Amino acid sequence: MEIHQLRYFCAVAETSSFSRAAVQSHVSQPSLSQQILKLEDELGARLFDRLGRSVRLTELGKTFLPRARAVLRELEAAKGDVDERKDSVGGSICIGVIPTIAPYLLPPHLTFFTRQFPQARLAVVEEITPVLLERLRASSVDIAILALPIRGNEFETFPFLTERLFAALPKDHKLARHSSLSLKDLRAEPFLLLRDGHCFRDTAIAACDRARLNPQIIFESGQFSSILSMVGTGMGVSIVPEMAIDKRQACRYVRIADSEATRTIGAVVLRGRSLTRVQLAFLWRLRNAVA
Amino acid sequence: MEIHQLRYFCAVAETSSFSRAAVQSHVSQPSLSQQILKLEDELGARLFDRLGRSVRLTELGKTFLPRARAVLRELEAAKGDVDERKDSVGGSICIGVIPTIAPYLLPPHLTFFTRQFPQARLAVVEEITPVLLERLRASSVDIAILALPIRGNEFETFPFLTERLFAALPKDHKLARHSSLSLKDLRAEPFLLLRDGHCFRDTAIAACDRARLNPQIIFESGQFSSILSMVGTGMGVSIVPEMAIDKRQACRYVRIADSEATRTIGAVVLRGRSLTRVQLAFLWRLRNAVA
DNA sequence: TAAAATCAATAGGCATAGCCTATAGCTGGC
DNA sequence: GCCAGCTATAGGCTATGCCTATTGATTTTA
Repeated sequence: MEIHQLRYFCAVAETSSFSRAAVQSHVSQPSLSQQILKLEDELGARLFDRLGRSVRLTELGKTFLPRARAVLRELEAAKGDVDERKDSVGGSICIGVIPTIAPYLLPPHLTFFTRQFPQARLAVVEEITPVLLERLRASSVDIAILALPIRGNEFETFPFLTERLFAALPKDHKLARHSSLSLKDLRAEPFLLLRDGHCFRDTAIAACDRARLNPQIIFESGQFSSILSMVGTGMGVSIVPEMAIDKRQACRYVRIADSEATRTIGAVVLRGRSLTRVQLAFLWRLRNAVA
Repeated sequence: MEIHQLRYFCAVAETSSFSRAAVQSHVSQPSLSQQILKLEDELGARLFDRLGRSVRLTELGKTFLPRARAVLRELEAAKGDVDERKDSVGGSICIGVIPTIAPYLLPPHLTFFTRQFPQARLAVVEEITPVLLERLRASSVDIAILALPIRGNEFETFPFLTERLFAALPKDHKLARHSSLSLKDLRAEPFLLLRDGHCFRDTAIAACDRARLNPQIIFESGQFSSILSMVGTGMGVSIVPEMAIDKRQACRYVRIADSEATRTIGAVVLRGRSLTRVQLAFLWRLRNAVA
């Protein structure tokens, strides 16, 4: 049983004529005849009485007509549903972001987004990188904002921001007034760093490694604000990305001049996933807002 | 959008794999792939995310799945409905019958029928021949039981009974004791006949014509019982078909020996109409009960 | 009453569309 | 880095739906 057969059937039922139904359906009368015959054949019963002058539904045809119409109605509904949703700016979107980015970069994007797409349901997940990657794989997060690079080519990355790293020093530190420094200058200092698991800890340590520096870590935390207030007390020094600089804290921030002392941030999506209109819009916003 | 595409789509959604869906649908994997692509093309949007190892529904696919299932469900319902009804012994049947047959021939058939097909809704219409023919044309009567022949080859006739005609005479009539008579013998008698419109009136008059007899009609009625009771009073004579013979009336019935003094009764249906199972059964019953 | 018209069914030819096998291209696991 | 598994593509084949022309039956018109 095929869709067009049902269409033809309904047309004949409406017009009480094969010829008129054929015109209405934009096919030749013999084609339509054949398809009706085929349909009747498959059902094993006549749907129409051919009475020479006119055509009339059989009892069975009368019961079949509403059912055929129901099928076509459902089909149109399905089509319409897709048409409506495929270009809609509705739907839900779940953004994943790591803790060392979330409080600094996200808020302006979020307010912009909720204003631009009020119909979309937005959710934000703040987790460390491996958790976010797993949630990308499971599609429970649509777009993740992470420090690049990441491993695994099942992901597609869109870098959109590279920022310098800064040393956070107590106000009275001897280097606090410099406009820049090298990590080597911090060789003797005790370090306060993010806890293990936070990717920026690895970024910082990697930068130290390149400077042949093996930092002595005396404090670990899950957030920069704790670390910076500790630094403010003179407990030691730390490394922070540019966006984490918080002038309210009693610290001085000095640019680290080492060549690769940077962090690149990008959006990450699961390779091959088709994104909704809203998700694409969010990606665009990220890339263009900074550039 | 075609039925098989929806089937394939559901199969892929269920199995999360084009290959498994192909096996389940008994087609090759490339064929299924093509059809899914075609469907997506027509809808103008992806339904699946191809993620290398596995396949997952897109947001749009998730909303499309229940709609596709609804279409297929409606389709199965339609098919099942037809299968159920096409061979069912239910449904309605409307029998038309002329007044000069109804009271004599129909009752036994009706009781048999209602016993045999208790689920069928039976209706009987008692009308004169032209009315019944019109109702056959309009399909408001399915089978008519009439005196044959009838004009118009839009009808199909099934003769099943030929009966002799009898003269109805007062008990003391001079011919009342004869075993047969010729219409010519009634030349002098006043006639009581059915009203104009009843076909048996024409049958009787035609028989008279053949006997070169021009009957003098002194009473007309719509039913034999009135005529026979009048005949019983000695008012005149009449002609009745064999089945109308009523021994309770004060008449004698003498077989009319004229060669064509008969009435043939048959079932009539609209040519080309498809009959339901019950209607066919009723036709069979008529033909076989008498033979 | 005969000719013309109408309508569905049939016949025959053609093009498309779906299916197949073989293979490419890619990913993930060993 | 090779192998296994999966989907997409290519090429060929067949079936099927569509077309035009025609038949056959019936109805309307002249």
